Amino acid sequence: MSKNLVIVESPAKAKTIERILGKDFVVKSSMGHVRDLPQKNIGIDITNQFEPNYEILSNKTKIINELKTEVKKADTIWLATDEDREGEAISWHLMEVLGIGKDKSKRIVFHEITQTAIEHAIENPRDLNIDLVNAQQARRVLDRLVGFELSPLLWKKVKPSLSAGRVQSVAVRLIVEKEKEIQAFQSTPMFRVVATFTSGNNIVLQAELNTRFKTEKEVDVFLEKCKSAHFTVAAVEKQATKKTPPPPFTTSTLQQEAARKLNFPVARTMMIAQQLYEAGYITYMRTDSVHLSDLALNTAKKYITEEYGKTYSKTRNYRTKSKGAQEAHEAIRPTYIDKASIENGDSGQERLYDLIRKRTLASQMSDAEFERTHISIHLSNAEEKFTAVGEVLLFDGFLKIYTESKDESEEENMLGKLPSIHQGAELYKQEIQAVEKYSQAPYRYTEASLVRKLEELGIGRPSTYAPIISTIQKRQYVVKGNKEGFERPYKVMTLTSDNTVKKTVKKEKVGYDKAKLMPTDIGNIVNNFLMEYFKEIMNYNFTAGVEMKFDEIAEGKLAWKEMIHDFYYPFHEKIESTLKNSEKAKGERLLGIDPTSGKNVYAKLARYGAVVQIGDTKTDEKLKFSKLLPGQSIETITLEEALELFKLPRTVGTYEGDELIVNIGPYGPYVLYKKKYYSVPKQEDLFSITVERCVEIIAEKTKKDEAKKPVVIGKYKDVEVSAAVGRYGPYIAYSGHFYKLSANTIPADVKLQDAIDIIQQTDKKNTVKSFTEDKDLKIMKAKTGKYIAYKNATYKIPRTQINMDLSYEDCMKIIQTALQKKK
DNA sequence: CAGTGAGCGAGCTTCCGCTTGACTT
Repeated sequence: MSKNLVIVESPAKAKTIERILGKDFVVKSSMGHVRDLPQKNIGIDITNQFEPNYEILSNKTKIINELKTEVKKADTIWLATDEDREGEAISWHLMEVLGIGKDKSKRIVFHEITQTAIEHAIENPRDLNIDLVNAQQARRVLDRLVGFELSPLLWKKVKPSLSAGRVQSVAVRLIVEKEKEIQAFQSTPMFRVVATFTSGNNIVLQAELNTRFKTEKEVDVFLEKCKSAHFTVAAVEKQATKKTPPPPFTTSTLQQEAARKLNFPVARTMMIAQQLYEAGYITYMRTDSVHLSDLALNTAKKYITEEYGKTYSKTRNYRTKSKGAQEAHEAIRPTYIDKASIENGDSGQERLYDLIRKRTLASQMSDAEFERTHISIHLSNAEEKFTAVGEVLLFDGFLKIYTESKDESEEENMLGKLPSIHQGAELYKQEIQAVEKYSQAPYRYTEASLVRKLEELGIGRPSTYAPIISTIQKRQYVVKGNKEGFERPYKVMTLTSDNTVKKTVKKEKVGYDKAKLMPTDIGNIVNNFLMEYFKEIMNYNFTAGVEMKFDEIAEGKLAWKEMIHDFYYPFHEKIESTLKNSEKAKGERLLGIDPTSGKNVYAKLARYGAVVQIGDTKTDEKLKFSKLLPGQSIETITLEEALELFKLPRTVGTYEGDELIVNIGPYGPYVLYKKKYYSVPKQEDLFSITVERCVEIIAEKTKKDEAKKPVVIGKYKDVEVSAAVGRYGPYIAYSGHFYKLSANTIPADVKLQDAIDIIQQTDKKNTVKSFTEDKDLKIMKAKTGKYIAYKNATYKIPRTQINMDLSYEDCMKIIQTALQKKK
C-alpha cells in the first residue's frame, strides 16, 4: 500500500485529520510559515527585479527536518494548507524547501474537518496556484520594502528604534486623528423637552418634544405657551418591526463582543479562544468568515427545535462581506453545538465558550418580533409636537438566548410599553421639563473598536489584530489609559401642573474615559512626520488599493514584480528626498514668551522624552529644561503650565529635620526624602502638595515594600518555606522551586499548612514519573520542560533525553554527571 | 537612568502574516 503524507498548518488540525484518514496517511503540521525574508536585513535583491531571498525560519528547522524524513517515506505528499494567499504560499515554500515536485505532490483544500469534506478533497486535488503564491510574494515584499525603508528614515529623523509599516502606521493615525477630533470638538448645549401627561383612568404617558431649543429664552417662550395649551392625541400608529440576529463570530466580532460583555482585552480573548480550540471545543479562532458548515447548520437546527420548539428555528446562511476576506475557515462556533458547557475549564474559558455558543445558536434562530407604537401629541397653540414611542415584544425569537451588546457610540434608548390610548383623547400636563444636553464629543477607540475600524478599512488580518494593538503600544505610539472627567453644570427648567416654572442648575460628570487608546507625544510626532511626507501610505485606502492589485496578480493578470516595480521607485525616491530635505522632527512647539527672562518657551521631544525649554537652542548659552508631568503632552501643554514646571524641584518642607523635595524624574514625579525616592501618584499636584501628604506617600510605599519582602513561613520536611512577591506576582519559594499564589495574596498572611497544600498539590500535578527504587526521586514537568527532583535539589534533563522514558538508573546517572560538573 | 538636552558616530533598531510554545518570579 502506498504511503501518504498530509501537511497542514496547525497541529490541532493534524491530529483530527489523522484520525479521520486512518493508517495509510501520516498527517504533519508546518506550524504556519516555514520560510520568510531574513530578519536582519531587507532580503530583497532590488536591482535583480526584487528577487526575494528567503530563509528557513530559525524556529522551524526542526519541523523541516522532521518533514524531510517523512517526505522520504511517502509516495504522495498532500499539501493541505489553508485556501488563501498565505496558505498557498506556505505550500509553495514547503515544495521548495522539501524538494518535492509536481509529480510527487498534490494540493488539496477543505473548509471543514469532516470525513466527507476531507475525502472529497482527496478525490479532487489540484495543482498549486502559482498566481496566488505570487500575490502573497507581492504582499510580503511590499510590506518589507515599506517597513524597512520607512523605519530607518524615522531613526534618523525622529528617534532610534521606531517603526513604521503599512498597517501599524495607519492604526496609529486613526488614534491620533480621533484625539484631534476630540480636542477640536466644541460641545454645544441644546434643551431637550420631555413631558409627562395624564389622562382619565390614571393613564400616565411620557413623550418627547420633536424639536430641541438652542437657548433658554426659546424654552421660556415654549413653556409659556404650554401653560395655556390643550394637549390632544393626534395620531396613534402601530407598526410591526423585527430584529434579526447577528451573524456568528469572526475573529474581529468575537474580540469586540468579548470586550463589551466580558471586559476582555483582545489578547486575552485570543489566548482563551486558542485554549478552547486546542481542547476541541470550538472551531478555528482566526477567521474572517461568517460561513457555517452544513453539518453545523443541521445540528443547530435540530438542537433549537428540540430545545425551544420549531418556531424558534430559522436556518440562515451567512455570506462574508468584509473587505479583503479570504474565507479559508468557518465562522467561530462550538464544534458540538449541543454541548452546553465545557469541562474542567476556568471561568474565562467557560464564559467565552458560552458567548460563542449562544451567538452561534442565535444566528440560527428566528427574528424577534415587536409592535412599535408612535403616539403623536399636538398642542392647541403651537407648531411643535410631542411624540411617545413604545415597543412591545411579541415574539422573542433569538433574543431568548442572546442580545448583542452595543458600543457606547451606538447605544439605543430602551423603549418601554405604552399605555393604550386612542386618537383624539385629551391629555393633561403633569410636568414639562426642559433639560440642557450637551452634544457628545467623538468616542475614543477601545482595543476592540479599533479592530472593528481596521477591519472595516480592510487593514490587517484576523491573525494580526491582537499583535497590531500590542505593537503600537510597545512602540509607545499609543497608550491604553484613563481620562479624568470633570463636572459640568446644566440647567433644568420645569413647568408643573399648577403652571409655575422652576429653574435649577444640576451637575453631571463628563469626559471620563476608561481603558481607551490615546496617542503619546512620540505617536503624534511620528504620525505628523509620516503624514507630511508619506501621505499615500498613510491613506486609509492604501491597503484597499494594493489589495486590488494583489487580486489582479492572483488572477494572473498582472506580474508581481511589475507591480512592485511601479510602487517601489517613486516610493524610494520620496525616501531619498525626505532624507535630504527634511528637518529632524521633534514636535517642537513655541508656547510663548517667558515674562521674567523675555525668552521663548518651547515644548519638544528631547533624548529622554518630552521637555519644556526656555531659550533658543542655537543662540542661547544657557537653556533651562523641565520634564513634563504625567498626562501633559507637547501637543496640548500651555505656556502657563510650562512656566509652572520650572518651579521644580520644589522643597515642600521638612519632616523630622530632613527635607522633602518633589520633582519629576525619569520614572515620573517623586518625593525625595533622606536620599530615597518615592513615586508620587499621577493625579497629585506637585505645586500644592503638603508635607503631610508626602509623609503619607512615604509611609504607604514603605508599607508596600515590607509586604513584598520574603517572609519565612516555617519548615516542611526540614526545608524552609518562604513567600514573597516577585515581578509575576506572589509566590512560595521552596527547595529551589516557585509556586504561584493567587494575585492578591500577601506573603505574611500565608499559613504554613496552606503553603504545604499548594506545594503538595502542585508537585502531584507535575509529577510525570515516580520510582519504587527510591521514593525521593521523581521526574517532574515544568512549563519549560522536564526535570529530575531528588532530595531537595533539581537536575536538568539533557535535551537529547527529554523525550525518552528514563529509568531509575538513567536518572541517577544524570544526577551524578550534574554533581560532577558542579565540582 | 534620580541626569540629560547639542553633535559626533560604532553598532544596534524595523515590516506583515501564518502558527505554537518558550520565557520566569
